[in-house]
Amino acid sequence: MSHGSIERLKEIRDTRQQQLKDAAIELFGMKGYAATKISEITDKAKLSHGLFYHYFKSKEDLYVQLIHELVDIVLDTIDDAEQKHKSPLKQLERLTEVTHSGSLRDGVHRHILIMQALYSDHLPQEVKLGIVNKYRTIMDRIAVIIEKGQIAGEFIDGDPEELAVYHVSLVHGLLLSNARKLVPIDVSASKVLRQLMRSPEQGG
Amino acid sequence: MSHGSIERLKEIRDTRQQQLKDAAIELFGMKGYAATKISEITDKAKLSHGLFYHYFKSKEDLYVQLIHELVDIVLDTIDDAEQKHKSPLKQLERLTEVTHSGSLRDGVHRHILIMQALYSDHLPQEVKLGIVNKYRTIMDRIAVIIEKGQIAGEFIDGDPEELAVYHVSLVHGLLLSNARKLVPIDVSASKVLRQLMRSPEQGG
DNA sequence: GTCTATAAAGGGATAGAC
DNA sequence: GTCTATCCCTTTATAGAC
Repeated sequence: MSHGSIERLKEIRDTRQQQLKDAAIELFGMKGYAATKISEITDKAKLSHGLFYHYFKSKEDLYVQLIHELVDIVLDTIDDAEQKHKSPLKQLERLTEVTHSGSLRDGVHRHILIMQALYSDHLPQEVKLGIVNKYRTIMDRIAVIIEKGQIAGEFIDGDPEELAVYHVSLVHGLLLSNARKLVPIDVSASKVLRQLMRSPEQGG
Repeated sequence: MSHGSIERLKEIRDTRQQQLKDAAIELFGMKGYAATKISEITDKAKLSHGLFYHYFKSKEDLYVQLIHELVDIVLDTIDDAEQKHKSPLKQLERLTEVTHSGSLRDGVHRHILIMQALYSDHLPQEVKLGIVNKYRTIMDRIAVIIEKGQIAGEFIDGDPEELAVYHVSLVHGLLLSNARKLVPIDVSASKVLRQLMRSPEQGG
């Protein structure tokens, strides 16, 4: 077998896996893990039902891969925000913007997915624990940013970890609300951060 | 058949239905509709699997009944808050407190349930529409309270409907966060309402 | 009204041809 | 690598005895 054809095969493999992942992100995010059928994933990806199992061991296998990818992307995004900005306020602004925009590929559905993963109980103990630990890391890092912002006088006083929960809860609640598309609004970072600000912000 | 025995039968019927509903609220709330099995509901209610169908036509039948009950309870709670308090701020405070406390029976799980119902798509078009309309009513009424609070000088300026979305998103996000029990916090109404307040509130 | 046993349906996973 | 057909287990729903 020639070198070129091996690369071509790998290319197909990556493409197919990504097709299935993309379809699954949206479906898992919209309907939840249990309610999503393999056939729906393959339909959306325009592949046959059987082919799914050529690329993933099982439905759970795909799910776990997706969750870990997402959490890592969020952590990378925090890295990015911390590198790009010095001000804690601007760091959280950037994080909020990226989360709600499409620039984080399928950002919304992926965030909903991780909420679901943390929330439900169909995953093996060990797998769940790994995700929970990474999630705790995310919360810790946001709390640290908030604490620095308090020292810098940008944010209100209060337990940084508790404020981090309020902040993340709002972000996630807005993602859900907008995904539902019942009362769609344009989410702006400055409005999301109102509850952390020392002086009331009204701008958009 | 005597009059007394008819009433006794009805009593049993109501009790059994409530047992099943109570079990279902928690399970649907924790695991979602699709992931919850009839056998899990009957196990939790300490009844046999078959008996479920003596009291409900189907899994979906029970689900729809629950959702409608919840939405009506929320609307009643808004009525209650408006009657008990004149200040829009105090009205929202009461609504927030009741939502997060146990005084609204199974309040947390019920709220999560309605979020799920709005969000997913396994319900017949007509049923879904009824729920969506009631939800819109809830959002409208909260927006009206916020608007009155703006006039009274209690809340910040801005589109009342948009502020209502931010408020409800935070409430729902916190419910989810606490239900998950990863980073449990004591939710206080004054902290939830920070993002609506004209002057920053720090108290708990 | 309550239970156990069973039918019927749905969907995850596999086999094997192309 | 891709597809169709099929297996098989799980779960919803029903039947019928007590």
